[in-house]
Amino acid sequence: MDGDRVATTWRPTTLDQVARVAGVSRATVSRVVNGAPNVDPGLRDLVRRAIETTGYVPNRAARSLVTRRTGAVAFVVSEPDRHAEDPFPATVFGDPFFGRVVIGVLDVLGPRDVHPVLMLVDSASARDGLVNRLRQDRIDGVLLISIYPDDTLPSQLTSADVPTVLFSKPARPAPVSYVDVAHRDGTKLAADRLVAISRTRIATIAGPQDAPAGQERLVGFQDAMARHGQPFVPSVEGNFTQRGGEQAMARLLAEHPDLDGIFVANDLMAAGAVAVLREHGRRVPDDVAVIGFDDSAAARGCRPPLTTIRQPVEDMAAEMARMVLDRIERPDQPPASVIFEPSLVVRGSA
Amino acid sequence: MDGDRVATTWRPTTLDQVARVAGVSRATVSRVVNGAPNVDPGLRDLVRRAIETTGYVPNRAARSLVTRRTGAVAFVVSEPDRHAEDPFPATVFGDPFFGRVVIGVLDVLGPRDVHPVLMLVDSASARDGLVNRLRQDRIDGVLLISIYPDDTLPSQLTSADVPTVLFSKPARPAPVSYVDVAHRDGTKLAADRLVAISRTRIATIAGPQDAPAGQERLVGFQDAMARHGQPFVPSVEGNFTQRGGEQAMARLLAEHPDLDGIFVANDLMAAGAVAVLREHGRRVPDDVAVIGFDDSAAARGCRPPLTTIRQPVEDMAAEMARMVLDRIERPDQPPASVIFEPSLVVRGSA
DNA sequence: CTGAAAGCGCTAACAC
DNA sequence: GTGTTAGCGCTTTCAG
Repeated sequence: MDGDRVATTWRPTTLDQVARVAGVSRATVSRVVNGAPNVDPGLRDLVRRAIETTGYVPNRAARSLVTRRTGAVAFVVSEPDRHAEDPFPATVFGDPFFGRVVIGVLDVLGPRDVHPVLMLVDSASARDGLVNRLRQDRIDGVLLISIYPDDTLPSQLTSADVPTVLFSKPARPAPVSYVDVAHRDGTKLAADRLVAISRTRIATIAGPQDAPAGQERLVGFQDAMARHGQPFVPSVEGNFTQRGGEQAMARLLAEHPDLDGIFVANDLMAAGAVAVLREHGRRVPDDVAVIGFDDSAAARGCRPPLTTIRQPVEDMAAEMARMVLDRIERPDQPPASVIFEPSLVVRGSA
Repeated sequence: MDGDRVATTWRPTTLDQVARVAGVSRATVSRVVNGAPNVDPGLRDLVRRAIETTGYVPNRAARSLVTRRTGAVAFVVSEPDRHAEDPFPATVFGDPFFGRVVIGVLDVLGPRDVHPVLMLVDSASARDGLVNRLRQDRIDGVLLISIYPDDTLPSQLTSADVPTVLFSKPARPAPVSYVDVAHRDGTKLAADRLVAISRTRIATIAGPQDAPAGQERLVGFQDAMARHGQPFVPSVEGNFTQRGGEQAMARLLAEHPDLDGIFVANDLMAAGAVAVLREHGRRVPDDVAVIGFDDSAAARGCRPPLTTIRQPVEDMAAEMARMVLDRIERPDQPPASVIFEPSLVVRGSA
């Protein structure tokens, strides 16, 4: 093994060398490596053995050059422009949600030997340059997480014929594939639960209304409550951060001091809401029941632990990865969407 | 622009075409593209214009093939083996810390146009296969986050001459570069603070003792307290998770009901400790002062917000990226380490 | 079923 | 300075 460490530059084994060792042509080795059907079993074994002994692994660059495929997909996070004064802003990356997506993606991409390449797009120029860059790098497909309401990336990518799948429905309608959760089913679960535990003065903290998730979780909850006979649901808009949840809760409490149940559009805000509630002397869930959304780490960490609507993020991410792979295989398929069912997770807060 | 969308397969512009348009040779175009010094300014402009009009972008695969460089670094997360029963285990990815590292890394890699490729290594076979894979994939360097105490990856990588930089000192000593925080300076800040606010019955919740960070934060704190005249510090070991913090706190409280100050080796555990403290009727910080470590999202989210030792994760990650770039440039440099100074962030808990 | 040969798009000697 | 010429390691017709 130490023979590797010689003075002359070490070079990885090539197809050619394997061919020489096996006593066949490069073409045959290539066929074996790529699992072509029509190869003599005897030669196949011979080649396999040669590959084994030489420790051969195909060179991706060379392969990409001819196949025009890299076996790499971009994992793009698209965010609003970054401002100079805040060098390291809180972004999706800071959200525990991001890690869950990564896990799901890696789980299907890893075994198939395709690598996710991380890219952050947080400026107009980066947005415009992305398509070109992807082309340059011969990236096969894109997994896009966009938290920028006016994002033009989804349409840019599809019109450039780059196989793309989004996590969440795009804010601006575009003919692009995506995975998402059935937000409205989730809000119904929340409403039902609140009613089931006899809450009658119910309010909600909504997410940003320029994001589809924010909208649907608000409208869906309102509709569900209407079906329970409560036509009007007091609501305040938050920005999906813990701090936003705190502020929203404070306002809501000032306007409706007697509320006894609240649905919060995500766990981070719910955690903030719980904290404010307690500071104002309300017991959770006794005085006020709280239900969040996502089932993120924040939900377990909260005191009391949050009853919440679980979004199967890892599964969604895995499906997203499967979808790009599929679109790379068959580029002419029309856009597809896969919607996951959320579920109620009962913990201490409601 | 719509001329692109023709029926025949569209092919990106090549160096050759640019050369033809500019009326020069491929070599000249290549020189211009790569900023070679010795090119006639007139031709240079001519070529630039041709590049402009053709929308040429170099093909990385082709370039890699000859330069033996990909402009890609692996961002490897190495974890203990994953068990079949838990398909999506809580991992570093779930930790908000991971996102901060990503931000820092992207911040230096992005502008220089080198891509981080995400890889997860969570099995013995993956560990063994990694080196070969990296070599043959022509990955230029590795950014390694290892949370596996017995990890052999650091030494494997360095002995394979793969430019590598770790986040945190390796658990097993190895001649490898890394960035880290001065844990002991941090623990001293914590001890000083606790003493400064007149705490006299001080304990600590330590991290896992098979991780250098866990050890140093324990020993460092003990030493600092010794310098303040307290020779023995009651301690319980936790596993760096919130749940671990809760359990450790409960034990500590049972054994030392009168403690009035505690240093916890990370924020997640500190958050758990605070929760338990309050459940046991202790006010924070009035009855018991709590200081965490990291200044992670958990610190701000906690009630009261955690006084903590800040670790400049984004800066550390950025430096790590710079270091790997540097080692790629000069492979023969001896291993280097850059240690960052932590700082005390005073919030509500101490 | 197998081998020979022609590139994929680019860089790097090496001549001019 | 600039062009010519070899490849980098692989896949893929096309003969045989």
